[in-house]
Amino acid sequence: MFLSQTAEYAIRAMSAIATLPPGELVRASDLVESTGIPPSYLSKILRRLVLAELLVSQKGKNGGFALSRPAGRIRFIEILYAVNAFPAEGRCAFGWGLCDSVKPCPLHGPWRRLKDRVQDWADNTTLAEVAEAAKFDQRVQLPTGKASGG
Amino acid sequence: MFLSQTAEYAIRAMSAIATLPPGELVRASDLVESTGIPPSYLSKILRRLVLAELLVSQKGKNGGFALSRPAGRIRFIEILYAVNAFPAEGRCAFGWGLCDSVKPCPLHGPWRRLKDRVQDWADNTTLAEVAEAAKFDQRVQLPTGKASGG
DNA sequence: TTTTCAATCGACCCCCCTATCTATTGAACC
DNA sequence: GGTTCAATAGATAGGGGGGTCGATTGAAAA
Repeated sequence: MFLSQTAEYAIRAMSAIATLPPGELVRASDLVESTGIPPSYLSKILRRLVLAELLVSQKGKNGGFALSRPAGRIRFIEILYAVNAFPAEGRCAFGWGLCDSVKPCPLHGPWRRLKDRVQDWADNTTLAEVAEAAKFDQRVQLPTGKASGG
Repeated sequence: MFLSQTAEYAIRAMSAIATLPPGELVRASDLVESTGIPPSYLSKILRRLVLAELLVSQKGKNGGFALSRPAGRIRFIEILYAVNAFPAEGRCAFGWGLCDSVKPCPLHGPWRRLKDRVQDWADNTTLAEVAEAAKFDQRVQLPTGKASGG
């Protein structure tokens, strides 16, 4: 696997929220059903997403979570950073001996290409695409409470 | 991080071996120095690489490890498979509800693109590139014992 | 055949990510 | 104000990848 379990969870949770009408609050317990993420762990992940200002939260009755901005303006890279799932700049992950731009290690090139590809993907993928796919594809279970009502 | 620690170690170890003259055996203890991988754990990883037939090993005095074939014919994807670091076919890693080609989950598209990119990278990167970089860049410590003895 | 060296093998430990549980805070509704 | 609901916070338990150890096998050299 490329991404950690937590990173996958974060993407899944954000995606589930993105399929809702903008601004609508969704409870963590509803997200549990639609995402299959362990309840208590989901809370922690949501917290991190709130701290990263990707989500806003509302306590108390009728509270819940919502995107902090339109889905099209939330890129996957931001989600990955929020859960610390993207390598910091300047570090060659293959870390073979000393390695900087002056004295690159023999694995610097391959690593660089991999990182660039993943980053490009994460930079250019937004939650809007997910929301679109879900809309287009209403076979998916949506956590809107009474989805079939209409 | 995209790749597990073990996957990184495997790539590093293979790369270190690839910088040696073809056919030359290198001891695990030498690889420890050049790669910085914990000794006892390196043995385990080398074992897996032997089982995957990416390396050949020789027991006893003057024994060691060597590539099973030319560096240019060992792709990174094979290394990743050897240490079980690449997702099996057919599984949507984001695993959001049911997901197959007929009923793709909303994250199927993004996931597919990511996987394709990583796979393309791993398919088209071989140890030859690493060996070239190391040759071109002799500032790197090579585990050849007496590298300076020319 | 003995010694030496180095890979192999099995068993085990440990840490951190993952996951859970139990309060507590705080907002809405009555 | 009191009740209810839901996010927040901290403390704590699993589990698996990462890491270690000791004994064994087997090949080369003496």
